[in-house]
Amino acid sequence: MERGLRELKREATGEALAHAAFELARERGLDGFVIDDVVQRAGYSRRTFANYFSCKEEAVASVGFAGVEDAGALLADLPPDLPLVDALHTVMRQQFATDTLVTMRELLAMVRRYPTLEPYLLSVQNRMRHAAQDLVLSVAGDRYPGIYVPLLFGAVYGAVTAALEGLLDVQLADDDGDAAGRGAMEYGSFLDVTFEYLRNGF
Amino acid sequence: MERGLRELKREATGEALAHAAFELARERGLDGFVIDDVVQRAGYSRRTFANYFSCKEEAVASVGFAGVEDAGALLADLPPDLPLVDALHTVMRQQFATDTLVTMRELLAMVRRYPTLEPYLLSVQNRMRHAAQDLVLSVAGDRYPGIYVPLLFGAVYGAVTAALEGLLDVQLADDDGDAAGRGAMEYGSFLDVTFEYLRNGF
DNA sequence: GCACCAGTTGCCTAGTAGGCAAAATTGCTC
DNA sequence: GAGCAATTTTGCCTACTAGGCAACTGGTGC
Repeated sequence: MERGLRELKREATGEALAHAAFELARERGLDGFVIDDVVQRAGYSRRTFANYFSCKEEAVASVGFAGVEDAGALLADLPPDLPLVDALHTVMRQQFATDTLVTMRELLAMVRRYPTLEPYLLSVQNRMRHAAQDLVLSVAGDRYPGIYVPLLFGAVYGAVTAALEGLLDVQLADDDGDAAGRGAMEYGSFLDVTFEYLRNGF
Repeated sequence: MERGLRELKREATGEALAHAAFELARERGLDGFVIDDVVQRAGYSRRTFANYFSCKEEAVASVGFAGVEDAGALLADLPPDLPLVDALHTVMRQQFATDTLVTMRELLAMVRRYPTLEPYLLSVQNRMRHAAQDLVLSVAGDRYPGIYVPLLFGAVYGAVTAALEGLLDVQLADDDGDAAGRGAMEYGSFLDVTFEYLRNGF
């Protein structure tokens, strides 16, 4: 997949910048820092930042892009005759146990406070959907009718997004009860309900 | 719904600016104009533009927000015992016959050429989903289990988006055959396929 | 008519986007 | 390991943008 040290390093640069931006956003809020602060923390020049991201919002949101390769590995381990919906359900159940979800939850909460972040987070989610979809298409695209896989991924993406939003609403409503713990418990069942509808129809 | 002339005028201002931005983007491409050009064409000051939109991309994408009130009216005319999935199918079928869809198609095509537009178009689509969803929730929210309506709207939104993307890919692939005419015909059947999966499960 | 309030505008400044070319870094080949 | 080519990083520069503030304008309700 990678072509060499150079690509790895390029990737690392982007991640370092994104990570610095995300941390600053957590510490000071999205309006509490400027790009100069980000590059200073990450140890790069402002001009380099511009080579990777068009604004700080894009950098912050980009940390939400994660877990696609892991998902691919998980998917490959499943029996090949398992229906795709069920395979996705299984994979997402496992993925939701990682801190990929924690980061995403944090980003979703951040979007509430800073709406300018929303477009960029949506873009990240959309790119993840495409990446996951392409992964499946490249491995087993010929096993399904042409439009099936995109439709499924679209529906899963939309429904799961809606479920997460709804859950976040609930969590933010009872503010600062031990929301994280309770939420972690409920993610699984929300996911199950979501996939039940997707599997059996609305 | 409106409170008076002032609100109407405010709305008109935003639409005038958005319309001017959209036209300029069509004529010169997204990188062929600046905010000053927009406000000059619309007859407002640059400062006023900033009160409505944070950048030209946001203004251009905002013209894609349309048809929600019409959808609400259509929805109200349907028999109240029609299952919600089928009601949505019917409404979207009718909506897809309007030029709301033409504008959206144009915006989607524009996104391919100018990726910086993507986040803002996604944001618009997301807001439309919420608006439609809230509309249904306010009218008939108590007729469905708590998470059902958001999940359905999420799934519909995601699947329809994926279908449109796929269709646009096809249309752009056979570039400039009479894609518009053929596409218009196929939108309906793509929608039917999409809703068949949503209705009966994947 | 009068007080009020939302929308519009100009002014202003810190912040941003992105072209260009020089410098540094790495991958590849011998 | 030494040199060449490709790519990345960087500084410099300039047009452009975001958004606070204060003044002004025009609907709105009494």
